[in-house]
Amino acid sequence: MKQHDICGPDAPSVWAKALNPQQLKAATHGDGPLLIIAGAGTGKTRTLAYRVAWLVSQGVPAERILLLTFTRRAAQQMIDRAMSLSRQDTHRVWGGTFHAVGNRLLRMYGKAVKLSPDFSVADEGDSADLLGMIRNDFGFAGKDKRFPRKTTVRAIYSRMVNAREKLSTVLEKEYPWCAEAEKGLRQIFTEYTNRKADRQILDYDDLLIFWQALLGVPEARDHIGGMFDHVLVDEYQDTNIIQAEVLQGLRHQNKNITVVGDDAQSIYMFRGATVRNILAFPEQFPNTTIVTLEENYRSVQPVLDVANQVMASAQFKYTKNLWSNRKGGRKPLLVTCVDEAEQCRMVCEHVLARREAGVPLQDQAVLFRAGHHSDMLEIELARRNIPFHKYGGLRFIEAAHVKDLLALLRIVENPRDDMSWHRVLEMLDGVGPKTARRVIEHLNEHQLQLASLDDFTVPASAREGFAGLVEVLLTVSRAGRKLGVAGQVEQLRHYYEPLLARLYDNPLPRARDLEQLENIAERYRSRQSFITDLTLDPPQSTADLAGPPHKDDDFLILSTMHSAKGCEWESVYVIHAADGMIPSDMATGDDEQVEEERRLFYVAVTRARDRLAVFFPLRYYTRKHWMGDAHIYAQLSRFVTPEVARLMDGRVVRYGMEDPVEIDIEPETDARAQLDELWEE
DNA sequence: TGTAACTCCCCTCCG
DNA sequence: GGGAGTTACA
Repeated sequence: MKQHDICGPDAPSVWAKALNPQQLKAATHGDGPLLIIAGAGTGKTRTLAYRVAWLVSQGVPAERILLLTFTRRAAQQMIDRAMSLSRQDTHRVWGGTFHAVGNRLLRMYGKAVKLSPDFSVADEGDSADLLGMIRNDFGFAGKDKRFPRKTTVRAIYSRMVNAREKLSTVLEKEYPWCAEAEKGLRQIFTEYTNRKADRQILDYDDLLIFWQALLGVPEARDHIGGMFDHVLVDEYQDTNIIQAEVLQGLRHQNKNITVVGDDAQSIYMFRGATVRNILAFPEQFPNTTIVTLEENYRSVQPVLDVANQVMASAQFKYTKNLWSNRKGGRKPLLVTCVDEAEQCRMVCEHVLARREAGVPLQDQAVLFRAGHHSDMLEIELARRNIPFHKYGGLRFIEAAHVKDLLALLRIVENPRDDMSWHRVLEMLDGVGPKTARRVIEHLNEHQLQLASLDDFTVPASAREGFAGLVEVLLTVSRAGRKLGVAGQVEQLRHYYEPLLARLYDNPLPRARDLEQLENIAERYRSRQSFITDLTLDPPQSTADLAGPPHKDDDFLILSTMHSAKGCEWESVYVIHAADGMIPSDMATGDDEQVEEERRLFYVAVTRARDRLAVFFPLRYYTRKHWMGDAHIYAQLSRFVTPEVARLMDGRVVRYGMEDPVEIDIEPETDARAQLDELWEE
């Protein structure tokens, strides 16, 4: 490739200043496969953004670059950054997740794999519902035999597909208690693929499988392979076998594949991701150039010492040890709390103290293992009027009322969608599965004409509700274009809101969610892209839902550790560092899972630039009514070994306790022993 | 026969 | 707090 100026005559020297030699080598690598092993905080996003900018400046048309990232947001950030670097329009770069790009390509070329361009995308809940319907139809639901529930059925299916394992293997390895159901599952899965094909539905896994299948069709492969000169993949350690094969399919006509990743940050094994992809990359792509980034620009050395020490006891060995040029810095804190309530108070006090010291709330984050781990903290923050935005955890579109409204919209979009019909009809008074089925059959016999429902007789108790439903569906589908997407949502919302009070117990906040949905719809011009985007790229946080932010808005970040991937903050507070929380007791089945939890903790720790505090509540109150009120003593997370703790300031600090509480723990408990070790210093 | 009311159990991470 | 399965009632 010929060397051009990048942005101005001094560009090369400017770049040499902006990037270290390894980063520069990666960013300006020419043709051929490139593997960038980039430890946490080593500037991989930066390197990738520079690489995009460099490619564009070399004359590669932006639309011939494909940038596959873990979230759509990550792709957007990189593209924006590349744009400001190259001063050229990089917005035509194809960017997004594997799923989103698959969706886009399949809408364009899906015909080659017998897919209509207006297929719909089913999220996890939708596909579980469909599997559940089939499960009922086959009579596996009740009575004598215990059959796995629909969410389990879906999990088994997804595991099979993503890890490309046989049903018998998956059952044996992951779901031994479902072994008896093997025959039934096989029947269900066959029917599931049939029904999806009938209704032109793709689930998340299908987006990858059909993309891969598409690349198996020679003409399609030539065409799609020929669309891109360069393919760049971020977070490659979190891709699965199918994604790796898609990549090989894309390689077809050129060798310009760049992947970036860190084997020590692989945290999506549960979803079928495999580190083998990154380890085997040089074999799969011969003549790979490997660049390793080890210098951490993010964190102060004491934070990295803790991170390195956490990984030192990993069973699996990693290639890198991170080091930092950032001098000084404080030892991370290990804060022991008597209980969760105290943990909440302490986090608040720390956060406020940092803000007093000039660190905005947005540069501070509280990280936890599971979405609900922040429930109590959220209440405490609200009580103190500390604004926050939460990432990860239960998502907006998974809420029942949001699904209801979307089901209404889906029916208008696609009257064949019998799952949505079921959902919608069964929320009417006096309508159950039987009546719903009759309605759907009637529709199918009348060429899916909504108007044919006008003279359909339903049980007397349901007559009024049914008439109202048919009316609004007809209105919206007839006036669709004129109304716009938001207008359609508005109409359906007015119809649906009165039902909220009967269906659910806290209708008011739910009604507000529906208004949010309408706000989001404002941004869309087509109903289909609105529905698809909502499933492929759902709002990531409460912030995404609010209107445009005020200029002086400042808010604390709450995030699951998974959603924190790729982010960094001045101060990071890791809460619930107790065994059973991190590692999650759902993931202590085998060593592989525990090791993934360790990497997750490592990811959390390495998000911190200057300050890190790890909180550990000594006891938890169980709210399980059948056990009565009880509390159980926790043990410090197994990842905070004595060696790790020695690298931290393990003081027990208490703030603002109205009634100082004695830690009343029997001396012989493990928690107590752990505590003594911490106090030893 | 179909729907409403009741009981029991379980609760992870994400596109 | 919600979903799945069971029982009670129209």
